[in-house]
This record gives sequence, structure tokens and C-alpha cells, in this order.
Amino acid sequence: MASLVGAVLSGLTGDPESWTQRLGEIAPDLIEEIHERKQPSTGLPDLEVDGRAVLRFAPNPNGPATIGSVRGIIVNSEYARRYHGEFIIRFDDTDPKTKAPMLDAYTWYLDDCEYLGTVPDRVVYASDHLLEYYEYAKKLILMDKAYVCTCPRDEFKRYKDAKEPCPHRDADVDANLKHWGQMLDGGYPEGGAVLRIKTDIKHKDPAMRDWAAFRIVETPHPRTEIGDRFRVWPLLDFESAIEDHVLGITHIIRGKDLMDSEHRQRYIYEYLGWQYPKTLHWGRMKIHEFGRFSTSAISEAIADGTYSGWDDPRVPTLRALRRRGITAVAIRKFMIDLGIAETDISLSLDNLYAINRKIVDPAANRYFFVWDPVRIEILDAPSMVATPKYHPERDELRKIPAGSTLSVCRTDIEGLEAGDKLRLKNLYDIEIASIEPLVARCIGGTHGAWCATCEKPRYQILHWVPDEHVPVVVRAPDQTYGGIGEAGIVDEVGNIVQFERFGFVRIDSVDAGRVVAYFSHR
RNA sequence: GCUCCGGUAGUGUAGUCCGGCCAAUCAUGGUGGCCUUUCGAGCCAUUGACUCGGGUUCAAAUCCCGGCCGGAGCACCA
Repeated sequence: MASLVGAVLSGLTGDPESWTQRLGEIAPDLIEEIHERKQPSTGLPDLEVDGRAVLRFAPNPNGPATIGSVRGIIVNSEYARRYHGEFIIRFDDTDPKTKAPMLDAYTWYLDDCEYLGTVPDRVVYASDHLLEYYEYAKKLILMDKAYVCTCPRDEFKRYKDAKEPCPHRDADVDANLKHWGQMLDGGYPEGGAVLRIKTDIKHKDPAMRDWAAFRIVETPHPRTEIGDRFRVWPLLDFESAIEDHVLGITHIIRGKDLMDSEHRQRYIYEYLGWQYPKTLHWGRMKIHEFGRFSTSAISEAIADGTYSGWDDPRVPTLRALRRRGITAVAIRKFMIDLGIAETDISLSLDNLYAINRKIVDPAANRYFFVWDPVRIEILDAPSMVATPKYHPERDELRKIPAGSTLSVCRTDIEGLEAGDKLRLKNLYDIEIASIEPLVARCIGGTHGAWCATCEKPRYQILHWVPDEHVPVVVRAPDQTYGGIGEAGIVDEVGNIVQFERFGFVRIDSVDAGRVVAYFSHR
């Protein structure tokens, strides 16, 4: 349509301003259309959908969902929802050895999906379908599109790099059928043979040349129903190619590291006369806060005690974010806003935190938590009960009885001198009498009760905790904070609260009077 | 080495397919102010970008070529 605009404009003379003016006179609808097309959009772009939409997320359950997996779950499920289609979780658990599946992870993935608000319409286990894969392998062998290769890896690599066929490439169908049978029956040791898909050994892209589809793995599969029933396992490109077709996947949306995988798989689709799903890829994602990470590296660090588990706040898993009180709504919005650009991105979790803060702030009760506490004696302290609000927008009050000794953050009194004045929030103003020992004197009237008309604070406002308190530890990604908090915190287990002047935390547990909180964000 | 992608403010992102009200959207961050008996919250203001060089065109962020930079694949991992 816009080309029509060009046709109109090219027939005009004069300055550009008069052109558009002229166009407005001749064809105002075109002007409107230009406006429309340039409207900014947000979130995920529209998909080309022909009939129904079936999408999948296909993790190897060799660990729990990481931030990267979460992107896959959310983007795919969001599209399925948008087009009233189907969302499938498919466990690509066909490597019992190098990246062996972890039984717990299967459950964790499904649990994480539920947390994210997207229960999959179907759950599929690739390891249930070995016999089906064998069928297709046989079919391809019969078509002379696959062959058994017994070259050692580096020897095949030499052939491949030289664009030359290995000696097994030209074996006839009968020989391949026989050797394939031997693979299945244990006639070759682990590493002794692979089944390769015939592509084009002279293909300009070395990644395409006769790729391996099956190999022998003697390690039993961790799923007990599978165990040691199979010794020939498909590789991703084969397994995924078959599954995507069988499941009727219409759109594959995943990281662009699997871009070449598509080209390899297309050979199978071509041989079998299938139509490949539409594909979309997003670029590499790097999170500032976590740097480079791999599931296996985290696994090791957990094993040696560096991390407390898969939900340690320092670990980039969804389980960790959940424990920290990052809501599903925030995570979804965060991922959807990222879109699916192919650009490699390197981003900070600040965006996620900002989204979460807006969600969590209206509901989170406020509490005093004093980290690195130091006791301060108050002379002339009136005996009183402070009544700060649970939330600045609401009228419910909490009650904190204050005695003549209180605790405040060490950093708040550092650098102060005798004579300096401070306001203790919802209590009274004090004047430092001496630093060593730390003593202050109550000055002015009390203003412990909440009142909208109280005089404006004249001094820096500090939060504090009375002698009657509970020990609190806050586990944050960067460090663990030890301190004390007001007693009411123990009633907030499972909730997200704000520790004033500290940040939002999720109260995780109370064990023998000791509170454990997980840090969300500022 | 071969091959495939990508490059818009500090960070993400919209616009790129189909060139034209694009001196370029939104968010986050930075800065300043206001508000507040917490705050890095809220409100207001402000800051800041089309990777470079050629070409095509009346017109280029958008199309073409080349360079530079970044990422990925070339596994008997997924």
C-alpha cells in the first residue's frame, strides 16, 4: 500500500511538506494507514497461524528449569494460549549418560509450569518412544538415506572435513539393515557404531554433513520403566524431528543455538515427505547477575556444598526465584516483554524486579528489621507502645512495646557524635549522649502513635527493634544478612513483606523462633 | 578454517518484511525536584540510540554491497 504513496508523491513537485499536505487532500486514507502500521507494539509478535497452533517446550530434565527454560515455557505457552492451541511439554530425555535426566526434575518442570500459570495440555516423554524411533530409522535405511558407520569419531571427522565419504557410506541397504540389527542386539560395543543420516557429504556447511542420528549407550536410563531396556539411543536432531512431526507441532520457537538443527532435520522431513513446522528463534540470553552458568556446573557446586540446593538464591533457577518471592505474573511479563528478537542480549534482572515490586508493594506488610544491630540505651525513655502502620496505604497498626534499650543498625550510628539528633520511627526523637558506650537521651514529645497531622520530622529517621525481638537471617544472592526483627514477622511465613529501609523479602520459615527470609529485591 | 545468524539510548524493546508525518516507541536505569515518620516506592521533569563506509532513490533505521563487532553450529550433549 505504501508503494502507492510513493506513486503519488513522485508525481509531485515542491517541498516535502506540501507533498504530504497534497497527499492528505488526495488520499487521506493512505495517510491513516501509514500511521497505523507504525504503531508501536509490545510483547510477542503475531504468528503466521494456519488453522491450529501446537507448540512445545522440550527440555532435557537433567536439572530444574533455569531462567532460560522459563523463557521457553512462557513464550510457547503464551502463543498456544493466544491462538487457542495446544501447549506440550516434551521431555527430551534421550541421553542417559552424558547429561543424564534427573528424576526429580521431571516433576519440578511440571510444578514450575503450574507456578507460571500454564499447565501443559500434554506431557510427553521421548524415552517412551524408542521403538517408534527405530521404526523410522529402519524406514530411512530402506530408503538408503541412513547408514551404519563404525568409524571412530576423529576418523569420521577427517572424512567429513575433507568432504569425502567414509567407507561405510556406500554400503548397500541389506548390509545397513544387518548392521543396524547388530547395533540393536548388542553386536557393537558402546561407541562402536552410529547410524548416520545421509545428507550431502560435500555440503558447504560442515555442520550438515552426514550427521549422527543414533548411538549406543550402555548406561541405564534413570526412569525405572525404561531402565536398561534399550541400548541404542537417538540424538536430538533425530528424536526431535520425529516427535515434532508426530505431535503435529506447527511452530517451533526456541533459542537460536538450535538454528542449524533445523537444517539438519529438514533432510528427514524431505525424505519422509513431511512439512517442517514454522520456526522462530531468540538470541542468546545472558543475565548480569548470574553470568555464565551451566546446569552441570551448578549441580557440582550443589554437591560440594557451595550452594544449598537448586533453590539457593544465588542460583539462576525458577525454583530460586520462587523462593525469593518473585511472582509468576512478573516473570511472565518480563519474558513476554523481551519478545523473540534474534539479537543476543545481556540484561539485568532490574527489569524483573521493577515489575515484581509494582505487584508486590501494594500488599506487602511493613516490618522493622535491623541488620548488624547495635544496642543503644535511652535515658529518660518513656515506657510506650509504638504503633506503626502495616502498610502506608492502610490503617491497621502493629504494636511494638519499646523499653529503655533498643537496637539500631550499626551503619546508622556510624560517624555520629554526641549531640547529634535522630528520630526513631513512630517513637520519639533522641539526642546522642555518648558513643562509647552508646547512650542517647529522649528529647521532645513522643509521637509513637500513627497520626497524619504529626509534626514533620526534623531529623534523620531510623527504624529500630526493641529488646523483645526475633532473630532473622535474610538470604540474598550477594550475601546473607544476620539481624533481628520485630516479633510480628513470625506470623508472615510464606508472605512477601517489606523490611523497611532494606527491601522486599519472602518470609520462608520460622524454626525454633528463628526467622529465615529470602531477599526479593529493593 | 568452513557455515549460519544478528548489530536501534547504560540495559532491554517497538519500528525493518511492504522505504515516506521516525529529530524514532515503551520499560528499566541515570540526573533534578515534589511528596512521605521507611524506601532505591509514588508523582513531575530531564537525560540518552538507528555499528561504519559506499550504493539505489525525490526520500533509507528500513532495500543492496563491503568492512567492523557480537553470537552460534561444525558432538556418539540437549
